[in-house]
Amino acid sequence: MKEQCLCKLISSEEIDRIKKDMPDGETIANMAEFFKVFGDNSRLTLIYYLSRAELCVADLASLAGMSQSAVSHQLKTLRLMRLVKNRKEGTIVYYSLDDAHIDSLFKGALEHILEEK
Amino acid sequence: MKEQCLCKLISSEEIDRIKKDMPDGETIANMAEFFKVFGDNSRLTLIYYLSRAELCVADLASLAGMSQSAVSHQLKTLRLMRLVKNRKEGTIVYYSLDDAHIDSLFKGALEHILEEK
DNA sequence: TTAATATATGAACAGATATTCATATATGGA
DNA sequence: TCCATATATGAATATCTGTTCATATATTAA
Repeated sequence: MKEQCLCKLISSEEIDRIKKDMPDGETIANMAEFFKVFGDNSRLTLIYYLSRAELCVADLASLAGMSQSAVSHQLKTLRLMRLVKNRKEGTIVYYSLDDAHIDSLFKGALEHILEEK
Repeated sequence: MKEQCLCKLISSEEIDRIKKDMPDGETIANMAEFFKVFGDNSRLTLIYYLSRAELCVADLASLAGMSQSAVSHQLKTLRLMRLVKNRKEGTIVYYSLDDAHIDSLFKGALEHILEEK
């Protein structure tokens, strides 16, 4: 089937405007990456705990009910996304949120979900 | 290795409070599902276009550079998540956003990404 | 130095998911 | 009725991703 424009509701000028305003591919990809981080139960759980306190890896594992390895892998993801930062004290590494946006976005989504109930 | 609490920074009372405030599993899962929808380039692109206009499937495919089938599959996902609604006119099905939250969340994330540049 | 502990990491595996392909369904026109 | 068009959908496939397992690294204490 040939794809063709069927717009009967909007003008081609409007279509052009919409196309022009479309964020570029890199921006879309960055946004998707950003949301993807929150689209996982484990990471969301870790983010919740880190929104409440600075915590070490073992404590995060205990609180989230995850293995130390799984937590460490996910923290690496969060670090690469610059959503968490860490601080070393002896052999213990303390993690905390690196961005106020995260917390507010988390709360925003929570409100959204709770509203729907 | 045995997981054990290493908390030296916060009291066990504080830990208890944090645990108690933890959203339940279902809520976390719902939030993750919610974010997951936005964590994909194709869906994010479709959502962008729908944030600008009511559009039929063929136009969405053309604008997003996706096949009709891929668009239809993703629209089904978005419909199940109640993020879009549709309206039938003959054989043409027009889609539009079903929730103002989506648009604001999209814009919030966009601002977040642009700020970091 | 040796042992113990906390964390990080590479590889393998399992499960999830986005796309394609073929086809079904639905509607309107000839 | 028969055909063309717009959309939906099931199955198969390929890719991505989260966890586990084993092990490496780093730090501290004995």
